[in-house]
Amino acid sequence: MPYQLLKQNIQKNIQISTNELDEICNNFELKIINKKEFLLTQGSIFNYEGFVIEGCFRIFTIDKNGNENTLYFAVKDWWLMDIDSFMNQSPSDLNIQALENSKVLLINRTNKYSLYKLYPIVEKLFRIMSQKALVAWQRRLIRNHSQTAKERYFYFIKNYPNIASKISNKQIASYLGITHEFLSKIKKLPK
Amino acid sequence: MPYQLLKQNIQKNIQISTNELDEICNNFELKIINKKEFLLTQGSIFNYEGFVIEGCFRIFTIDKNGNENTLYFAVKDWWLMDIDSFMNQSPSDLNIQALENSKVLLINRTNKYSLYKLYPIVEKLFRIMSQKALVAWQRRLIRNHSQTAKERYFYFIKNYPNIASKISNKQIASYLGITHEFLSKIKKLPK
DNA sequence: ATATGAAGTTGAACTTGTTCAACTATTTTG
DNA sequence: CAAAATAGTTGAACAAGTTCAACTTCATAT
Repeated sequence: MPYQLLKQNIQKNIQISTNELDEICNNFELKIINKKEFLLTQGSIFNYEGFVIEGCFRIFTIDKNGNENTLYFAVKDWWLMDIDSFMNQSPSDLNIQALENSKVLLINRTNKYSLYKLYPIVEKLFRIMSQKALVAWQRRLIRNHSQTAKERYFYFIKNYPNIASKISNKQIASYLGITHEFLSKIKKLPK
Repeated sequence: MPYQLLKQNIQKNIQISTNELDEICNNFELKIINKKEFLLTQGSIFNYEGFVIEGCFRIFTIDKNGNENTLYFAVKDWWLMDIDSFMNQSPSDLNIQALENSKVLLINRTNKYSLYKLYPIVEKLFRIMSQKALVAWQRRLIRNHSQTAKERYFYFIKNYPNIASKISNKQIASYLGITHEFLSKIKKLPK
């Protein structure tokens, strides 16, 4: 029953009747993305929003110097979105790639907007989700400014052990904003 | 007419009847905050959300080493919030200080939540505002990772000239995540 | 099972940014 | 207006993080 996790996730944010919850979830469909496959590549429009059921995704951009910059990782119980592309129908700056064979529940743009119309509580849900995410991004930026790379690394593996265990050091480095060589050196230092 | 700017700001995000717009704006009241005064200090709960009409605010935290870290500046037409404190009634990590004599429209928590109940469109409004802010924070983090301090400095003064002109270099430095001494050196280098 | 490629390690030289201290310029306050 | 506080500048020594290159280890595909 792949919808169970999605339902729980929604209920963490809002109070909602079982009926409405079912109606909402019916708009999502299961998609399997195999390891290394892309759900989205930079330059195209992402007309979906996703909720990860299983596996792991990396959301990253490639800048003009060809450097990869990881925004975040999404494992079970995380959402996958490109708000800018979805909202404004603009070509995405992001790549979303599966790091393992993964399962994701996707909702397309048309259905999402009809949910907003039919169920005002969906506005509340995404209002709350976005505000929580915003707080997390603000905190991450502060950590980037106030902590050294070493501190950020240990913060990451301590707070996201289930993510850290799935991904390579190279990818952790690109999330932390440092080179993988330097991460390698950090790990050798006395803690 | 201090509500004019707020109304325009709201209308940039949603379509709304003049009636509803008036009803919503009536929940805000004008407050004057003089230069150097705090609208919020770290440790207390911020039971308001604000919209700046005039002047300039700095939103910052002080970390355990005593270093100031500026999240952002808010001038005319910007919002002032501490989502975490407001949502969860938790002591704030943030300070909000006026850098000039300023005017701000404030809505208190009770009124805000009754607006959410009475006018579902307010959920939409803040959903959209939060999502736009989220995109901006993601982009800022990417810039922090992919650009040097010098590039970030010139990005800032180019993209926020109206803010840059109001604030000291010390404060710009704390926004960029560098020391003010280094900013001073950056400005001397050939562009 | 082996070859290929990607991920991880290490070192040396380098660049970016910090720290501290001394000084100058600008604001603020009485 | 004068005094005091705050903001900005500069230099020298230092620390944090990068680059490049060579090497090792691990994973993947055939």
